[in-house]
Amino acid sequence: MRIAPRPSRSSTAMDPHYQPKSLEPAVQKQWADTKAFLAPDDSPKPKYYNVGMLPYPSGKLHMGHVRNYSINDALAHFLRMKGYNVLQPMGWDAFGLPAENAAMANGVPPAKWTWDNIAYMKKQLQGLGFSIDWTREVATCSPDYYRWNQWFFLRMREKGIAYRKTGTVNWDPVDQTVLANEQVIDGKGWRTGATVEKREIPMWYLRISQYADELVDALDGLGWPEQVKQMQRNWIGRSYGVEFTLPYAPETAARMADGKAGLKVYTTRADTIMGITFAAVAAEHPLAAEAAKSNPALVAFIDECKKGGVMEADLATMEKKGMPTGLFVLHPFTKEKVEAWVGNYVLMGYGEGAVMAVPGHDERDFAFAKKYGLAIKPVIDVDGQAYSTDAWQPWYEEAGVCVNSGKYDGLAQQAAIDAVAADLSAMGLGDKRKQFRLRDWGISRQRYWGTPIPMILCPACGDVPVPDDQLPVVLPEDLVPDGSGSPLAKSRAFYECQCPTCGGDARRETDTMDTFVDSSWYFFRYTCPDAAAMVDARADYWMPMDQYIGGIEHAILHLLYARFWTKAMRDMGLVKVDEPFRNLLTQGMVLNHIFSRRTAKGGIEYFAPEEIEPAVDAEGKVIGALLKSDGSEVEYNGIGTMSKSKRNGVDPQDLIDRYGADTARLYVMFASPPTDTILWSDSSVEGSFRFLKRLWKLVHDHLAAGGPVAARASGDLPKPLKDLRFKLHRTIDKVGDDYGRRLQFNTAIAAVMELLNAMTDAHDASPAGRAVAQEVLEGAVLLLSPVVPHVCTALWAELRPGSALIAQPWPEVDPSALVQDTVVLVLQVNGKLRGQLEVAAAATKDEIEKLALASEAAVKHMEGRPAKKVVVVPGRLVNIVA
RNA sequence: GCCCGGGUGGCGAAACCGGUAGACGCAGGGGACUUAAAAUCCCCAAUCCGAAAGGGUGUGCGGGUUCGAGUCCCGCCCCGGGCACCA
Repeated sequence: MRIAPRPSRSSTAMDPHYQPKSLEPAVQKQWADTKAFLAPDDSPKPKYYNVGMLPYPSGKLHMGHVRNYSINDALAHFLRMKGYNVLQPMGWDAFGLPAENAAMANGVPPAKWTWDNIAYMKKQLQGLGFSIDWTREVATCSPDYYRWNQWFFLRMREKGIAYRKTGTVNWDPVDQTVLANEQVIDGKGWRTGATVEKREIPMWYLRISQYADELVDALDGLGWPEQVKQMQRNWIGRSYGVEFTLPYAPETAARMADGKAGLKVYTTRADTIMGITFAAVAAEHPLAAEAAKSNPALVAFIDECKKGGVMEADLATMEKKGMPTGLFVLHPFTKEKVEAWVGNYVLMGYGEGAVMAVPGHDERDFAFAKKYGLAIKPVIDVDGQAYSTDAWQPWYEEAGVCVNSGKYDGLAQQAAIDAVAADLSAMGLGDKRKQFRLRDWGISRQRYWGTPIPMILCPACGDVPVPDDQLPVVLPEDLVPDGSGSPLAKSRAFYECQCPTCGGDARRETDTMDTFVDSSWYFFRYTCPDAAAMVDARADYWMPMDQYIGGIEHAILHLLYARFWTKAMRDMGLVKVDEPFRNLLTQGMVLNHIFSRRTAKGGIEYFAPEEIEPAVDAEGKVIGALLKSDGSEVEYNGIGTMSKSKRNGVDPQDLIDRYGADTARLYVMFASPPTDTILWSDSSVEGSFRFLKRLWKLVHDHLAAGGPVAARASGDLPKPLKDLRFKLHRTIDKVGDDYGRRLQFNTAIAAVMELLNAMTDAHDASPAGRAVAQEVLEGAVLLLSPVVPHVCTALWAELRPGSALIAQPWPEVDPSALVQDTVVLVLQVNGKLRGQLEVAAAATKDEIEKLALASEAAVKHMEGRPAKKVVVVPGRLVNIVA
């Protein structure tokens, strides 16, 4: 069947011009009519489950999406050609903050905004012609989906995986609302400009720490980039250290009414224990509160510590400040008094809110001690180097041998740690302990547009779960947030309810779930989108996912939460897999310039690059910027990820409208390897379009000169045709390797370009020449079809009338075409390129060495010196050292 | 600050396991075709010296290992991603 529209005046020829505007919709219609990409839930073929991270429906696709799903789609097509039953679904990460922000900006309820965006972006994805099974579409904001978030939350609560405790949030004192980290800029609220404060509120947590060991250990077996596995290992941060108590000094113990014997601390460097010179506690620590009772300056300092947000990056870079409390703990061994300080860098939520300080061997403690004139006591000797308290040296932190440490003197690190732990244990003060950096996952959000947490607070019965038969707790869709607190907490219709246990008046939980909950298991739901339960047996067929593709920015949080959730589902008997994602490809970010300025209120507003006239210095670096509309100055913030909030996304629609989907896809795939970060530029899109036009013309001219050639060339071919077939089959081999193993598409496309260049150079109108040309063109079309499926579908229909591209297998390499008589080696003298050497493919090292030494170039550049050494790398080069 | 990446011509990049640095393409220059333009096709093109042949230099910076380093090691600089409430 022909896809290309045929000009009416010609009866035999294909359209001489490449016309994507009419061609692409026709091909897409054919795919839709034949339900070409619906994946059956059983098949004699091996299954291949291929997913791109689901998009947030922000309004329009951006280039990052095009890149992401073009990679997925190329793999989907390739694996289909390789004989797999491929499932490629799509869905929407439809809850989240931007919908509430949009609602505040223009008064549209988040639900309408979200569903409109989904409809538009779905049309864009369909216009790009991705081979998606749309019958499995999932939107996380639909009650059919999020009811299972609620259902599973209740199961986790029953097993003690979900629990309640307090956590620290950013509080905007003007809007009286909790802010996301993104909404805190330089410690101030983005809309009010008010200084943000830390506030402790009760929240629901998921005990991911219970799975910490398995989450680290199972990384080894995953086909993930080493870099991502390393990030997760570091994030989970399993360490083997010592936990012990620094007992309160007698007068301090008398004042402390916390029922504890002292400060509990954890260290991986117990070998430095004799170097303790002070301790530090968080501002919220009971010890700080006790000390503050009689110390107004300390009260002021504690208040100051509460200023600012909760972001780790801010806490780690801010100036370390502290104040002595006048309260003391005892060194566990020497019984010396050690003063407790309040430190602004110690957080109550982490560990016990207290740390021991060894300024001699910890850089942060060292800086703190220098600042406040505290003692620095070196207790580790590293290779006899001289310690000086004048300035920090990196080796102070290295492992060495104990000195100034009494009975531990002379012990190496591990022996010292073992001895210290044994002694602490004997004294009943502590012991060795495995610890993780990973903290439990707080899922409560004081927001509207998310999954309601299915709990009811009854004055008589306490926390009561919503009974399963009353799920889902439906989120009302008609509310509009105003920026001051959660609309749910203000909606009586939502929160007024009866206690399921006693029937009395009760209040529904108004917090919603973190949207990472939604994205932690959607890939299970794709396999059985209409299941009456959370999942059914179809998940066992499709999972684990064979290939997951998404941005590197998800390397830790999303991927870790999804792994945890999967294990929790497994332990609940819902699924069989231990790990959800067998192979992972993390694509690089698509970056663009960012422009912003402060608003009158002290908040921040962003401008799209097209609204800006940048000022550029002599080297082309952006140094300033003006707003086009009124010429006012805006700030240049450098380059960063395309995002809705920073308004620097690029909508691919212009590109698609102008050149077609295939050109847009070819462009993003050809621009760089998928894992590279790219700075957006459309300056070479024209070249991708030109290549498709050229491909079209090559096929057209070939067919116009005598129609398709049915049979392969046979018998002895002249050298140029033999060489061309060699090139074709080497290209088939390379492209298959690039798609299947390397997941690198730019080099695959370049290889096909080279092949077509070679075909043009070797143009031969003889029957044998036309037969080889037919073979090359068919090969090129098959090789490119995963990337540009529309044009290849049309070209295939011309090259092989009556046959459909979609039914074609991946081309086979003809081994006989790859046989070569001679190879060309590079000739080096003293490592410098001095010539080339053509030798028989079967030549031995000795023969090659003789030929090399006898060659004119070698003789000339050896200048009469004898060869000291000859290095022969078979198939590559000869290097003569003279 | 901590963890993980990256830096190669005017630009995007290639070089996969230590073996010809710059494939392929963009932009550019020259030419063909055309009344002209567009489109298309052909040629040139890292850089410096040279008419050419040829030679020198060159993969962010400084050292090192090696017959040979873009690739490995040590020390820096700059850029990007993540840092637990953006998704």
